[in-house]
Amino acid sequence: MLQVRDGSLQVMLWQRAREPHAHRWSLPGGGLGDDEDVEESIRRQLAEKVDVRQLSHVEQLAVFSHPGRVPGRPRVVATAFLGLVPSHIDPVVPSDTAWHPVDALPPTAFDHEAICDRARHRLASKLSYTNLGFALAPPEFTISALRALYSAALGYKVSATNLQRVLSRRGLLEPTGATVPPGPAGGRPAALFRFVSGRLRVTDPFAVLRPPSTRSLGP
Amino acid sequence: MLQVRDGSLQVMLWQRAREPHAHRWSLPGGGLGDDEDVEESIRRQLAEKVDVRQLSHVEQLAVFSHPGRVPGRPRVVATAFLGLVPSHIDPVVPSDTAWHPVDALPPTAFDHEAICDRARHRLASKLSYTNLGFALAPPEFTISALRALYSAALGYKVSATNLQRVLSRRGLLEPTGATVPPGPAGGRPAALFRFVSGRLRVTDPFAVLRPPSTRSLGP
DNA sequence: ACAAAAGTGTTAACTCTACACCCATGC
DNA sequence: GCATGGGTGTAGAGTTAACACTTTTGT
Repeated sequence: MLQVRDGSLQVMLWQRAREPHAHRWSLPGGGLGDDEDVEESIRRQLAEKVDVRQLSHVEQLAVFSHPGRVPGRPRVVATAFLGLVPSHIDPVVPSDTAWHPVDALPPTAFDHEAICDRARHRLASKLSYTNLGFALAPPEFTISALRALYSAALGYKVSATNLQRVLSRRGLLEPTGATVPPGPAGGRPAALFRFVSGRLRVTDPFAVLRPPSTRSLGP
Repeated sequence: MLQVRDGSLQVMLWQRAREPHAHRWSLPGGGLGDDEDVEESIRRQLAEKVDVRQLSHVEQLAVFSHPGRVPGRPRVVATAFLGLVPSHIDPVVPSDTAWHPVDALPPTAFDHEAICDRARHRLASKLSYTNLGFALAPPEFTISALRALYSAALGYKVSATNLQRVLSRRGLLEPTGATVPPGPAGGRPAALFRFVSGRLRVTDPFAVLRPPSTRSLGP
C-alpha cells in the first residue's frame, strides 16, 4: 500500500514477530480463501490494516513464485498488488504497522523489496499515461499540492506549469472555482482543482503507430 | 502462445479430450512444480507443444483466480502468460493442437478467451512503446513484411513508410545491406533489415512528465 | 514598494501522419 | 514505355519543456 506522506512516497509495512524473518518488515497480505479471487483476498487482507474504503486504487502487479522465496517453508506463491491511498487520509494502523519512505526501507522480509520496486515503477508509469493521479490526491487540491504529489511519486521535480497544462489539455483536471488564501509570506491565492473522473482511464494509449485517422477513410 | 501466421495473429490451442469442457479449445498450461517458479513452469508446459528455443518472448500477464472459473472443481488459480513465436517458424505441433486466428476463436474452455484478449492487448501496447517487434519477426525482413506483421498484430493497417521511420529513428532497425529481388510483377528490390537488439527494451518510457533535461541542471 | 507565490504567454524542439514524389525492376 | 512495388522528401499538425512575464496577495 503506497501513499505520499510528508512529501515522500511511503509504503505501509508491518514488523514480523515470528520466524521466518522475525523483526523484518513485511508487506500486508495473506492466504487466499476458497470463495474469493485474489482481488477480493487482497482487499480482505488490507482491511485488517486500514479502512478499505480509503483505498483509491488496487491493481495486480505480478506473481512472485521463486521456490526459495520463503526460507524454511514449502514454496509460497504470492500475487503482488499495488494499492494506493490518497494523501489526505491518515489511516489508524495497528501498533506493529508503520509507513516507511520507499527510498529508505528498513530490512524487509522475503522478496518484498523487489515487490516494492515493482509497485513504484508501475505507479510512475501509470501517472504518465493515465489519470491515476486521482488516486494520490485529495478531492480538491492546488496545483502546487498536486506537483508535490507527482514529484514524490515520480522521484524527481515536476514543473507545476507543465503539469497543469498537460493534465488540463487531456481533460483530466477541472477548476472548482474556489481558491485558497496564501500563507503568511503572501503570494497570489491558489485556485483549487479536482480530477474530473475517479475511474482509471488511459489517456495516452499508444505513443506511436496509432490507427489511421478517420479522415483518411474518405472516398 | 501467439504468432502471426498467414497474415493474421493466431493463438495455439489444444482441444480438451475430457471434462470439464470436453472438446473445447484450451490454452496450453498445467500445474506448478515444487522446484520451479511460474516462468520455468510455463516454459516446461509449452515445451510439450513446441521447441522452447522457438519462443522469442515470454512474459506474465495476470492472475486469473475467480472461484468458479473451472466448473466442478475446487478453484484453480492460473497465472496467464504471453508467449510469442517469430513468424518464420512453423512448429510441429501435436495432433490435438492447432493455431486459430484470434479474431475467430473456436469455443474456448474456462476463461481462456479473456486471457487471449489480455494477451492481444498487451502485445499491441508493447509494440507501440518497446522493440517487441523483434519477437514477431524473422532475423531479416523487408519493411513490407514487417508492416504485415505489425498490421496483423495490431489489427489495423500500418503505414510502411512511417513504420520504418519510427523504428529507425528509435534506433531499433538497421539495414543488412542485402536486398530481395522483386516478384514476377516487377518493382524495386526491397532492402533487408534486422532488429538491432533481441532483448526487450522500452523505447518510449514516458509519454509525458519526463524527468527534467540535463541541460537545465547547469549553473 | 517589495517579496513571494500562482498562473499565463510564448518559443523552440521534437515527433508523428499524410501524401506527393522519385527509384529500380519485370514485362 | 509503363505498371508495380519500394523508398524518400516534405509539409503540417500536435505535444511538450523551458523560461520569461504577469497577476495577486502579505508585510
